[in-house]
Amino acid sequence: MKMDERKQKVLQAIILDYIATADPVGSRTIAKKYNLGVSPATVRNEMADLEEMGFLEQPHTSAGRIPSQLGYRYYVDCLMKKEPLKTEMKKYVRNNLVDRIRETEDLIQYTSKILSQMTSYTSMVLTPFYGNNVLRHIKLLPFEEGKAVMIIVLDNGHVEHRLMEVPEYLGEDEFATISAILDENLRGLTLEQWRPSLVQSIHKELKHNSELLQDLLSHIEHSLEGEQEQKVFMGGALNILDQPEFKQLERVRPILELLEHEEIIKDVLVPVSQEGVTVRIGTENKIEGMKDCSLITATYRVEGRVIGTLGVLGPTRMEYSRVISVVEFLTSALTEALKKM
Amino acid sequence: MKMDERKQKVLQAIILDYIATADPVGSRTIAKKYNLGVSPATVRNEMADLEEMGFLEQPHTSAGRIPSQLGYRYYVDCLMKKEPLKTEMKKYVRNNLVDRIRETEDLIQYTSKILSQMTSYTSMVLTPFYGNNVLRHIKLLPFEEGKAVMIIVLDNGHVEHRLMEVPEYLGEDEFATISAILDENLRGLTLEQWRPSLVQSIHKELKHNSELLQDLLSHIEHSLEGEQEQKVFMGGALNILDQPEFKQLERVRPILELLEHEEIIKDVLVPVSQEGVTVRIGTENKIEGMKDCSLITATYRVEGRVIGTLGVLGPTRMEYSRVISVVEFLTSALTEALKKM
DNA sequence: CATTAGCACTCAAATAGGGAGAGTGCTAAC
DNA sequence: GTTAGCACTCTCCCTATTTGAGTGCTAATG
Repeated sequence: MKMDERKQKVLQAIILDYIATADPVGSRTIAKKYNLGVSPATVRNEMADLEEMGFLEQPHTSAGRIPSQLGYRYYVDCLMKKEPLKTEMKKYVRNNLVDRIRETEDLIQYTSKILSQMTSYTSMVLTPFYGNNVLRHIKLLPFEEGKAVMIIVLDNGHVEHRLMEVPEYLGEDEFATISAILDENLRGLTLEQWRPSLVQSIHKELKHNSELLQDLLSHIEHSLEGEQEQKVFMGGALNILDQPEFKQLERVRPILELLEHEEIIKDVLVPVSQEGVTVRIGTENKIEGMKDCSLITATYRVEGRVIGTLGVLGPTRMEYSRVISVVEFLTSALTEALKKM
Repeated sequence: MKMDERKQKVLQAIILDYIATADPVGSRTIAKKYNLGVSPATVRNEMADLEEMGFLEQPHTSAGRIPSQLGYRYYVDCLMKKEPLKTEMKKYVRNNLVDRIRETEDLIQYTSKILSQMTSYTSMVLTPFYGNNVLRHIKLLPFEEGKAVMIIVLDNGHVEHRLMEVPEYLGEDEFATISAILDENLRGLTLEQWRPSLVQSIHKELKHNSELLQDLLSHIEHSLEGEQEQKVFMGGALNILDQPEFKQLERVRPILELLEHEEIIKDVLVPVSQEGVTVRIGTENKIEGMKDCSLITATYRVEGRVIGTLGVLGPTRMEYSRVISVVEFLTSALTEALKKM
């Protein structure tokens, strides 16, 4: 069986109608509403063909057709037209997101909020992951008997502090010395640029405090490795409840349960190699609980490097074209906002 | 009408049965299961009385009785026996919560998790609020042209850092000077102990950088005020879905919606003056959406001062006695754990 | 030969009609 | 004061029955 132009039109009409109404679509509706210039009977024949080809399915005889997963895939890949975003929308986002927010976490959280508001689906945004960092500053400050604060400043502006135990006999001078030596030796280097010889020479300089040094170095390593964990911010988790296909509790529950597990969501959002927007429909998501959902994700960048992901989760009967535009736009807005930070 | 002993027994039996089964309780059940030594007919008379007194209600004629809000209140205040916690339970909590966790936020999060697991309801725990803090250290570190990191260490061990803009002409020496002057003048003081004269003398010493100083001081103030915002950690939000009274979507939805709004939850948890455990039943919660829920809260302390709250949210048909024991115990466990930090 | 009108057929969802069962309130007897 | 007995009331559940949307097939049509 071959896909001709009329079949495409019929398929598109069915998908659009089903996306809009969530009701199985009949031949009559298609013929009338999407004026293809043919009779319902003809449409019926086409529909039978499309079903045979795997693009449509019937919930039961005597119901209309609904798109299959393959049908949505074909739609997204071949039929869908991009829907341009309203300029006032863009302006609104730019004003609020790009220009006003200074803290990274707030920015991510706000992005997630806007994303769910604009799409009416559930949004999820991963905080930036700065791997492969360059150390800019390292400082050890005495805190109290036996304790010190270590401050680590990375090149990307990320600052971390750690409260740590230190030998009690250390005085202010030693703190300064240790800070200075570490700072001098390690500043400006990524983890890969550390060499055993370098570490050894530090050890030699600070031989009296090798245990503390060990501790300090491992903390620094940890920070440089970017193991500052990524968080997920979610918005509109309850928007799924508005979807008619999830009006029974048993159907929503697994999804809400999923959304409660940050680890799983993080895993799902982990950046794929692919550029641009990724659409995963139904079982294309590896997660069992997402088999009736579609996930549209995109990655955002800083200085050309992919450092995070944002995504929208909705039913497979999702408004793909609209959501894709929003996701695309918010990705660029977020990238832009991060550039300014 | 007077409450005699038999009425109490009947009321208690009805409440216990309803809590256990979620089904309206009939006279027959009471007479048989809770052997009061009287016939169903007698129980029926007592039930009619209790209904007249406002402790019971009937969903419709020919259904059994269910406790009214007033009924629960009477039960909690007068009838309920405390249920002792299993010692193995206590041991488990102590081992995991009190002795193993070092970071405050992790501790709170874990508390919330345990709380929901132990109760099978939704738990919410507010992070500690340390008002009235003493400054221990203040340090300004150069970061890059025009930027510096300010480190603020409070007496309670809380460390904060802030990236801030500074005049570009400042050199390392000036940073050290500013740090030293601030540190010297403000160390060991609470916000209340700042005096205008003190601030003025600082201004005099640093007259060339009064704008920067203004900025710094306001940040420090902010930290001392303890305006590091309190967070809420929640556990088992979806546990309500297990409750038969919430098996229809329309009934759960407002509650889930509520739980999504952290501000509202924070507000609900704000410590009440009252010591010990607080039980708010149905509309005793001010929040509209909680009219079919009960909230059991308690406050935890550090050094005698109330600094946070933890709570359990469930249907009004909640297992009050069990939950109260758990809440009491976890409050003390949390207080103990915080003492060790 | 593609298209279409016509028609019998199918199936889900809505509607209506009974019981069955649980529980009550009242009355009269104990 | 307590209880047995009984009529009465509702909800819940089961089972037709109907309705209507939509199909697939066939035969007629341009």
